[in-house]
Amino acid sequence: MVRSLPRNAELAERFELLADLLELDGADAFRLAAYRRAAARIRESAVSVAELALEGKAQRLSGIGGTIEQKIAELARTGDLEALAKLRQRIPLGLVDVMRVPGLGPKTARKLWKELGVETAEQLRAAAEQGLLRGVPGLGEKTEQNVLAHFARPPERASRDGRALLGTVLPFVEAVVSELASHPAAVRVSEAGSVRRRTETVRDLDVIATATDPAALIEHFVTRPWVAEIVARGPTKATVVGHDGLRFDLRVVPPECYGNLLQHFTGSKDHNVALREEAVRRGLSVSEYGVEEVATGAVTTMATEQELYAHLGYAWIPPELRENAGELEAARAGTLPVLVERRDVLGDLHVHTDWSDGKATLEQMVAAARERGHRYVAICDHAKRLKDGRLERQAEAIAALNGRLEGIEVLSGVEVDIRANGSLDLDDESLAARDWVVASIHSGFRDPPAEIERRLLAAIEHPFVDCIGHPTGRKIGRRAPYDVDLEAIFARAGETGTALEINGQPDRLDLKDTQARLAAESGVRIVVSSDAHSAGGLGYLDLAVSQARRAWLTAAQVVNTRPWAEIARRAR
DNA sequence: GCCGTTTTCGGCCCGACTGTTTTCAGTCG
Repeated sequence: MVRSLPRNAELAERFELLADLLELDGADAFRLAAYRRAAARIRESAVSVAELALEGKAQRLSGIGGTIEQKIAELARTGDLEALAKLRQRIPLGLVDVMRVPGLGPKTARKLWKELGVETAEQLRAAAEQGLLRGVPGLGEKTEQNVLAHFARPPERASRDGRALLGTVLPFVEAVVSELASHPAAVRVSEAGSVRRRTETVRDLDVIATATDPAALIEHFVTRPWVAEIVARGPTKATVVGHDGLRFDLRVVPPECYGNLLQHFTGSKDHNVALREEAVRRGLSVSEYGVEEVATGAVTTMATEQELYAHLGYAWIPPELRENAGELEAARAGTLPVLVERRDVLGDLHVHTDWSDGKATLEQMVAAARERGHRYVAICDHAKRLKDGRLERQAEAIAALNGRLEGIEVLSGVEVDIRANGSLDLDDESLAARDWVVASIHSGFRDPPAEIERRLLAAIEHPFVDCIGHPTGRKIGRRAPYDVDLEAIFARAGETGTALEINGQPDRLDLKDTQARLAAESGVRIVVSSDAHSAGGLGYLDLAVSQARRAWLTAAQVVNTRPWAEIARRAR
């Protein structure tokens, strides 16, 4: 029997656990940082890293060297790591949970284990309740109260491992930014952090500001009615948690270093570390307060990010690219792509109406699309809901609407299911009559990956299919992507000209950034879609565009930056 | 453990805040 290879997420988890246990064991900090870097690289890779390692090619990924490549191969062959097994014998696994309690860390967890015999989170709770924590050297009453408060929190808050969907938190961030900006002490206020980079999920919501009176602005921030808890508070920085569990960081500095602060607080951490290491090699020390020439001690501050990047020898890097995934090298060489922008996108090629499972009528959806400036919109209701002549009647309704409307072209599209045998749930004649055909998998998610791969390839080969909808089927945090060979799928889609979708639904964002980047590099045409089921849902096109930008895509690589007439010629 | 237009050895970003300390370690991002 063939053992299936461990998936990237599984590999990453093993290395994260290895790093955690090494940290509890008191290992060299740089060594475990290396494991964590490697885990992050593995997690974000669009191709199977286990396969790469078995072929001896995993070292192509930066952060993975010979040792870790061998360990990946060991995991792929045996399903476990000898190093991990040895550590598990020495260090109680439950200490990892103890270490994760906010305010505690590896050093404290180890101390509690040695001093009190605490090996699990439950034992930690019991020790705190018995008042034992304050007796441990270096700990006090405050720490004990923090631990008790952590366990006393409502379970949903305590178990919320923190990551919220980008699409659901963006409106809150925008509201907080405008709330702060209206305070008299505020000079400039901006979103920052992972929200500004548009990562698919975010843990903390970062806001930065310059202010005439920083203390006043921070006071205003921590006393907002939506603030449930003040986690930290100092003269330039505060952290609060809202009643909905969202965690906000605000940081304030003088206006002259706004560029330094915005860059620092936008991250990512990996991007900043790489940028600073490179700066150190050039005799410069970079922090949020400026760039210091180490030899002279002279500090230069920048009011804008553009000045900062220029000072360090880079072109300005769009926030969506700041993941240390080649952007610094490209920015130094002047080869950064000109990323697609929302205004380049001329229409939406995947929306639903109440002809199937949408909430709005055809007329409402089209009016809303025109309102957003779309020049065309493809109505792609589910074929299975358009039986018995309804598909034809909808086509007539669309034709009638086109006759009355100015400024937007309504396309008669359809979303068909790719069935278990690879066939579509609509006949060829009906498919040929539609302007735009999206084919998607909506069933059989637990079928063997090879089956799903065959279904996807069959749809890609189909002459009347224009685009594959949500190609990997993932639901963020709820359903893993199909374990299929994406490289093979991208290769075939590139050959047939079948487009692949970046679906903008907040819990899908499918393809994801690294996959879309790889697809486009393979010559695949990408469509950005809202998959809207309501008028408001049309806004998810923005999320799809953000994802496309994170995938390094230019306007030329995105199908729906072109006029419909041009797409239609190519599609048929 | 990784990595290299100063290095295959000796480095590895930088600062803020908290709690427990009378000068700092641990944690966090």
